[in-house]
Amino acid sequence: MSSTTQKLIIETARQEFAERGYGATSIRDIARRSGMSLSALYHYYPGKQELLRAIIDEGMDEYFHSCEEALAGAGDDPAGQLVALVEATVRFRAEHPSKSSITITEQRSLEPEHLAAYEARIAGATQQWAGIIQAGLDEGVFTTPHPEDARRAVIAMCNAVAQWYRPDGELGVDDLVERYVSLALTIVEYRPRGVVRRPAR
Amino acid sequence: MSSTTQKLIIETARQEFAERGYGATSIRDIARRSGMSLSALYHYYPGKQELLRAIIDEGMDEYFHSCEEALAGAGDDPAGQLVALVEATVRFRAEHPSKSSITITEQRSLEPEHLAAYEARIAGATQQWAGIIQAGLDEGVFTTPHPEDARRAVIAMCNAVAQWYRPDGELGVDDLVERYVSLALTIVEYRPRGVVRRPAR
Amino acid sequence: MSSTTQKLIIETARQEFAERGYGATSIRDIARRSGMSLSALYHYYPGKQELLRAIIDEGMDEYFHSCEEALAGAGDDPAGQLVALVEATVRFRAEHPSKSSITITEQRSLEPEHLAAYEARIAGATQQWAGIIQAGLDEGVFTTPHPEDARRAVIAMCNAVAQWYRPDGELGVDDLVERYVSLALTIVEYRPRGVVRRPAR
Amino acid sequence: MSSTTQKLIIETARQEFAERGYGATSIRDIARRSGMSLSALYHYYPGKQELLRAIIDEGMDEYFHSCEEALAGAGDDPAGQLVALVEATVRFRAEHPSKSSITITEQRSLEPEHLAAYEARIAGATQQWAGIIQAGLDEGVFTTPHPEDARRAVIAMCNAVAQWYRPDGELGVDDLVERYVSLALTIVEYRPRGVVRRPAR
DNA sequence: GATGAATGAGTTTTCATTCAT
DNA sequence: GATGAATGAAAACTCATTCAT
Repeated sequence: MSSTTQKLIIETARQEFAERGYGATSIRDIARRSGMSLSALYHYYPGKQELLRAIIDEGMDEYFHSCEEALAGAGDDPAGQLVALVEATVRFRAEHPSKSSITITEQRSLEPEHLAAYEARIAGATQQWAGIIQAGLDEGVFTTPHPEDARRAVIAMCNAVAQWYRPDGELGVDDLVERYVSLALTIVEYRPRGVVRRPAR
Repeated sequence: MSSTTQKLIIETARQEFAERGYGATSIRDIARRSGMSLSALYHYYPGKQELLRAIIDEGMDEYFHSCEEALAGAGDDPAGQLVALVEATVRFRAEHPSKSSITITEQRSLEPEHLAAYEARIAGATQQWAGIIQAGLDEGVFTTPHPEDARRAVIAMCNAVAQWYRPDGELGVDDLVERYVSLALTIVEYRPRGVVRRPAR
Repeated sequence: MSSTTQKLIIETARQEFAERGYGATSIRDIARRSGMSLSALYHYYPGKQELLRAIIDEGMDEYFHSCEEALAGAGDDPAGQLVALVEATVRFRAEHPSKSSITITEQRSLEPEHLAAYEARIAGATQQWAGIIQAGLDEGVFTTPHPEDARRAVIAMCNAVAQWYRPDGELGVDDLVERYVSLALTIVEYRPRGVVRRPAR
Repeated sequence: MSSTTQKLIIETARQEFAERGYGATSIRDIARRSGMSLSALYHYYPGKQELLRAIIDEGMDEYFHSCEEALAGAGDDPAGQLVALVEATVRFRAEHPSKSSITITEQRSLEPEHLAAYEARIAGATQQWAGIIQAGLDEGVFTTPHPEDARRAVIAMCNAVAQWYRPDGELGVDDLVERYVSLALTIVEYRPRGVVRRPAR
């Protein structure tokens, strides 16, 4: 099983897709940049679309896996769960920008049948975020008047990390995560229990 | 000057680029969908790249123009200015999703010389947001400890509107704007002057 | 309307398809042999399959047209009608061997939707032959005990002409036709009216 | 010698060639449909052309063998010999339609050197039919005025069986043979000896 | 004896663009 | 001012075949 070659192909394709977009990337480019012949590439993957699907699937698997792991260690506390998701998301976006941007941007390039599976997973994740925020509202620890918009804002902000963050900059991932966690809690208007509440204005 | 035809071309190209991406759109598709011959299209635009440039330029002109207008009516107050920018941005993203998504997504498809101009304008806009937030901090009405991240969060959240908002849904644009203004102020941790502060926790 | 070019393409493609078969003919070969560029060919025909369809359609149009014409001049007499069809068929197979062999052989290369139309026309023609033979039986001028097999035999024998007849040989088309007419009447066991019958053996 | 595998390959290739034609069949299709690897297939056959040659050879061997056998049991009587050949041919076409159609249709796909052998065998068979018909003429039992065309007609009609006959239909092979024997005798205008002749009209 | 890997030339088709009219 | 014709390069993908193991 020459999984090394497969990984090389996937990796190269991911970079090309991320840089130029699926539509503008030629499979010849991928072969060339992988240092292999066109036919060799086709020996491992049956086509361009399959390559995209594999990349998106892998990207989603990894991302969702890290979300699950984070949640598993977070307990029942909505705030803790939100923090866990934000941390997992920001970390993933920062550490895997190509995986992230393709997953987010190239959905339109998926053929209908693959798109359906993709959308189902996204919908599941959306439900997860929404459920946590709702739980926080129910428990009174989140006080945002617009939970749906808050959710969208938190996700958009986390996802955007993939587009600007550079790991060789002055800001470390851990610090980045801390800031985004703080921002997310601000957005949902987190008011921890056991703290004296200020009266409503 | 048959500017009607030009507008039709631009409009069609914009939709195709938005739906499939620049790289995946063929100039024949655009001609076909415009109901005109390939040569006619070339009579009005010298090439595909020029079409993209025109679309992005127009999109940016319109967007920045509405930002300027909003700011012009906002006075010196940083909060008011931020509100103005958020309102202009959300409104534009909601009302012109194709213009928005192309401007945001297809920068990579611009050839280097055009890209430079694009990036300069974006940088200018970033400065504008940053300046306003900084002014708010200086005046003490914004209290976010992470102004740069707050700025990115606000912009990301506003931009994302282009991807999900549907004008025929139940939420009107005005309501949408109100919510996003509120969210933005939350993100920058707006504490209006003249209001009794709660003590720091 | 550059119908000259179109005709050249069709003619070339017909020869190639007839010589090598649809599957073994490359569209490059056709372009090369037509003395035009690959793209020029695609300017006139949208693809290989369409080329085949046009060729088969044209071949069938011409053949069926000549059958109709022959029948139109043949009156109500079944024997005369059969003679007319045999003459038209043999003449067409002899004079247009490429058109004939493609129409007969390359049905399998038609895509399902085109195939349906083809089969419908063939079925109609079969009905025509069958109807004439049945009429002859009803009138007592044809006495074959196996009309369906007789029909198949006559058609097969006529069609085969396309495969072996060479117009530059010693046998002229008119003589050829005469022989096949005679053979066909033998096959249906033609016994003209008004002639004293020999008693059954 | 794993002749089972060889037979499987040949059988599969025959079906594919018969369905799509040699030119349109890929050797990968054959391997896939045989349930074996490409390399395994190449282990048994050195190439596509060799496969075709083997199939055609086998088909001709079998067909000619059954012709020889039929003739061997037919004695010196030209009518009996013709009947024997028609029976052998119709039976073979009906029972082995793939073998038949490939042998008939795919001669053009044979490379020149193989083609020569093929044509020699065909020529031999033609001679055989012609010889029998001539003998019948010489003996006065066949009275067709066009022996060559009669021969072609009989062969064409028999060969065509491969294209339409379905063994699961209502007509059994034995009945089919009987009809075609009768038709063939009609075509050569068989007049058995010892029967009182009607006077020429 | 058998196979997965690899290849280079080939396939059909589409691309953005130019040009003669 | 407008268009059909034409093109060469490139697209995605498949071909029959070879070879190292």
